[in-house]
Amino acid sequence: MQAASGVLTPALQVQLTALIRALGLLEAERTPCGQPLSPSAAHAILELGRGEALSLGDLGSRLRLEKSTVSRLVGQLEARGWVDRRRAQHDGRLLRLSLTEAGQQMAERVATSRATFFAQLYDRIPPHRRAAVLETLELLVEAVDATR
Amino acid sequence: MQAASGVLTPALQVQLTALIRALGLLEAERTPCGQPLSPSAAHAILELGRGEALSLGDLGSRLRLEKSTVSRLVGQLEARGWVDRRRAQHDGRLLRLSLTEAGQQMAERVATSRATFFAQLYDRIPPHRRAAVLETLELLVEAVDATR
DNA sequence: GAAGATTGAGGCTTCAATCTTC
DNA sequence: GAAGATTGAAGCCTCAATCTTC
Repeated sequence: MQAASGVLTPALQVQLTALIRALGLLEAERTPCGQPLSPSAAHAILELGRGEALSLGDLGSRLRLEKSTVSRLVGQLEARGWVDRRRAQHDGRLLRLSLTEAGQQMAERVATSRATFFAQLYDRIPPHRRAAVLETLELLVEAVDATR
Repeated sequence: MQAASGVLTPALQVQLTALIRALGLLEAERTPCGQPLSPSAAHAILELGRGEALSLGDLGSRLRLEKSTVSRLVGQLEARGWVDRRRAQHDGRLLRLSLTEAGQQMAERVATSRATFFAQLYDRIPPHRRAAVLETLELLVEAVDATR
């Protein structure tokens, strides 16, 4: 990736991801990162990679997916050895999801792939328009969310 | 809908739709229009409502969906009495898709619902930012398409 | 009974293979 | 053989119903 991208690339990534989730369009991303993962699996691992242990509901609301979907999704990630799925001690109803060693490595790979993808996208936007694009995407996400 | 929306609303609609299709996110729109149609069915009817008869491939590329998906989709629309599916006279391989009377009425209803939805969205964007939002969407679609 | 998670049923999509017509 | 359309197999998602724990 070119050095041209600069520090605003992460912001584009965040904003576009937010837009996608806001619109409820998560599913169709067609894994642009080139990793052997479904789009939602990539998002889940990325979210879990943030560090804090999440419950199924937490993960679901962040990904904007149904809890049933997330349940099956996590089941696959666990089967692949990337996620650790434990019951919370203080409350037997909640699940305490976290990444395994292998899961964290995958999270890093996904993060890198994503960064590259978004950097390419960013490079294709005229430099003097970039700031406006980011600001505007934020407005859109807000507007879409408000419409619900 | 408020009069405030003005003439730029159609542009927002066009741009956002283009973005959605460009990202390949068609499927998940969750029929925001409130019509008893799946998102892709709504898009298909809208596209067919433009007037010209399309082949399966034409419709597929406009909706950015696989030909197999479109084949089944059109099958449903035909079963519901909205689409007329004929073989082209000059080339027996091609299909000549068009809307029936009922299909055209549905197309109008969908168009109206969509217009309302996008008008609401547009109204939620600060007036002095609207032009920037549209520009952004345009730039994004271009950038995304260029990434493929 | 409420909250959190899981399971069952059905819809939409993609990819691959197949059929038909040129 | 190539182009256009259809069919088969499998993945991901939503909604609804069910099970478990508080």
